[in-house]
Amino acid sequence: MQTSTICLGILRSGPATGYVIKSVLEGPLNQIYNLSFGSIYPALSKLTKDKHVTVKQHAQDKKPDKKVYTITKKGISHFEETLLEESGKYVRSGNYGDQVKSEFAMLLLFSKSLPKQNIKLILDERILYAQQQLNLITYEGPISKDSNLNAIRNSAQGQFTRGLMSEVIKTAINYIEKNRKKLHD
Amino acid sequence: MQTSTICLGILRSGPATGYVIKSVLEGPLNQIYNLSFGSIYPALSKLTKDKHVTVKQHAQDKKPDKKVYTITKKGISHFEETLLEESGKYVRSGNYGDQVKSEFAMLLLFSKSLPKQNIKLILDERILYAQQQLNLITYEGPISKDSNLNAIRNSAQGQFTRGLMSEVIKTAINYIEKNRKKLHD
DNA sequence: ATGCTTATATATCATCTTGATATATGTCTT
DNA sequence: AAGACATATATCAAGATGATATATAAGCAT
Repeated sequence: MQTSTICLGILRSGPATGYVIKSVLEGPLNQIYNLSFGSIYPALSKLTKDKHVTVKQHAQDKKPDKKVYTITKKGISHFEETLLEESGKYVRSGNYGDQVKSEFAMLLLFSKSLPKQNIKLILDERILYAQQQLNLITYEGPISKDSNLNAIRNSAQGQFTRGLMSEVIKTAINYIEKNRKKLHD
Repeated sequence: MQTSTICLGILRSGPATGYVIKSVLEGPLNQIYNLSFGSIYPALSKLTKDKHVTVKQHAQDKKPDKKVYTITKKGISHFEETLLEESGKYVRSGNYGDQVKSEFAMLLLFSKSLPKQNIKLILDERILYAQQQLNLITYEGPISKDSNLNAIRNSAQGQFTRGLMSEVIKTAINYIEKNRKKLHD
């Protein structure tokens, strides 16, 4: 999915800065997608040039200019058309699609070359990490700072997606706990 | 994980061409990692230059030269050191880590902008696709053509990793089937 | 008080990766 | 006999990452 499409999708929930767009992809929506500033900022510039968004610069006394982007009608149309046109190809990609890069799974695949004690530690760490991610995704408490984050997290779509991710992570934790002996005993 | 590390890991199961390395990342080991030729071939060149692998060119009558790469002792040492040194960072990345790019999950997140009929079709297609992937991963029948593929698929590590991936996919299919009405009813 | 870390905010860039394309031949299917 | 698919390497424009730079405020520990 193009970075510009993702920016438009997030801006549909309300105006935001590049920094906020990055934040939305972290927190409760972690485990779905991530983008670096090096791709977000150029995408927002291009969207502005194409009139899919407008930008208001808030010159903040001594702080760097805050650029708040708002999606335009043209941007909304473009977003909806793109999403519909390309939906077929997104079905065959992603978390268990073509573009998977699970460094952790590769590490396990190659773990014959690792001392057994290290394998134990790695699996312990992974379970801890997965539990932290689970907490982050399933967190339902208040988020004060940003309205985009709230809107996306609490929407039916946000709930569905977060539920899917948390079930997947729970399955992985259980699987590792039940089968880990095959790797280090 | 660096492409060169992955190539070394696969070459530990036996000599292979660049084409075979790509094949290993497909088939029963799908859903773990994927690489393009544009990163495999340069990685193999660099590994040759650094004496981590040796290459034998099989000039095949009129077919393009087949370059069979074999890992060296230096390559094995380097591989084992790298894997151990960087194992900590691989725990926090991958399939449900920092580098996730689930275009499918993003599509669902934005699916409010899609006609309901399309959402139904997308979910149907996704379930079909996931079942195909499941068949590919869990396939236990004979693979004649290549020994690397067999070795990796049938190793304890291969079994563990494939089992993890198939449980995750099964969970996702069940979740979608049970909760899909929230997205299109 | 002073220093440390974290959060807010934008921008740039070397290096790496992808996805497409080109080239060439053998084999299998219709 | 034609077309599709598998084997095999190579290149490259376009895009993404991860690091780094810049700047300030707020919180907190010593």
